[in-house]
Amino acid sequence: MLRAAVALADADGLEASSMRRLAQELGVVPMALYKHVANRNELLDGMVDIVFGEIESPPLADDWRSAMRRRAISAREALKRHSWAIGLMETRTPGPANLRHRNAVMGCLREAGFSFQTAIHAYSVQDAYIYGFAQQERTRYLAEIALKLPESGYDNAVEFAWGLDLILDGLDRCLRTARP
Amino acid sequence: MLRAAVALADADGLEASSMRRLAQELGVVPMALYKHVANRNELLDGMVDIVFGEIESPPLADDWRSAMRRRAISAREALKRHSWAIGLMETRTPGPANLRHRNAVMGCLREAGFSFQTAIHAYSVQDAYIYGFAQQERTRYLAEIALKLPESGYDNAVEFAWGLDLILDGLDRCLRTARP
DNA sequence: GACTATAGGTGTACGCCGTACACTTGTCAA
DNA sequence: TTGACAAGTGTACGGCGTACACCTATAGTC
Repeated sequence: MLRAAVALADADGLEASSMRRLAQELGVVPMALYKHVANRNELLDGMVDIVFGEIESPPLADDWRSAMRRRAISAREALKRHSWAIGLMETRTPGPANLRHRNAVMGCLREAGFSFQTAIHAYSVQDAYIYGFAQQERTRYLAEIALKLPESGYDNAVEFAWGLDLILDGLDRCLRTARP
Repeated sequence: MLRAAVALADADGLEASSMRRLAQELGVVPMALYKHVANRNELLDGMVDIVFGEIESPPLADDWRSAMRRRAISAREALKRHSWAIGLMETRTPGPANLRHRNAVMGCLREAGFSFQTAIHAYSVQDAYIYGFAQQERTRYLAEIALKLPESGYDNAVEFAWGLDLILDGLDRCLRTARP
């Protein structure tokens, strides 16, 4: 059922995946859904957690920088596949996949030598960038900025990596110099 | 009318500022609103542009780094005042204040010596961070991360500035070394 | 002063939405 | 055979955006 909801939202947008529409898609009456989910909010929670499950979690033992890089890129890709989730990832009450992911990231950063406080900062700045970028990407096509860029080889993945590396460089420097 | 809509959304959230509720607030019948606005989307566009108007635009002649810093901080504050706008700033079709702001930022960056391409990158990474951070901030209170931090002097403004300066440092370095 | 165009407000109605509540049905354990 | 229980059904309510036809007061022209 969550799978169906995600597929529907992928195909026709979030507002199309209404309880009624989803029920119809499943060949069932709307109220039947409420036997599996308390309400629409809980449905959204479940859908968002599916997306979280698609993001690659950083392994503990790995070199932190490339682990973080892979995680960020996989997050962007997941959000590109499910762009309806972009506004929701940080708003919904976190599900199991979300918590597992958070633990993995924090673990990886602590392991790498970041202090608890700095790891929080590092996590925060990365996620802010990832989610903010995904949000931008959804709309960039109509901004006049984009109009002159495609022919000059503009690529969202490259743009994303540019900012990501800038941030990771900063974090790396901050780790080496033990900046607070 | 836009003013009233913004006030209503500030007070009771975006979903509370429905056409019907807004009309009621203005002592008028719902359909009366449609004499001033084509539909709800256009209303949202107007509301978002009001928020854009509250963000400090960087002056052309100023030192770019502090100008960008002030702009970012004022943007975060505007989004804190109008947190309903967070998901919308980049999704709506841009209004006059939005365009004016964009021009000011690009002008300031070009003036500072960034190439066109790099200015795009710089703009993109900053905005992604600003909007992404604002989005996080809306929810951070329920994340378990926050639970242990308030007593240890945690402050969202400080957190924001930490990441912002990390990014600005990166941009500054990139400007000095003429990195592509 | 009479006439009319127009901006703004009104009332009704339609089809969506989420969901409360009471009901049926199919399955399986005791 | 019985009874509990998970899953599906049907009806109904209040809220939403908004299409469409109507009214009314003001302002400009002759």
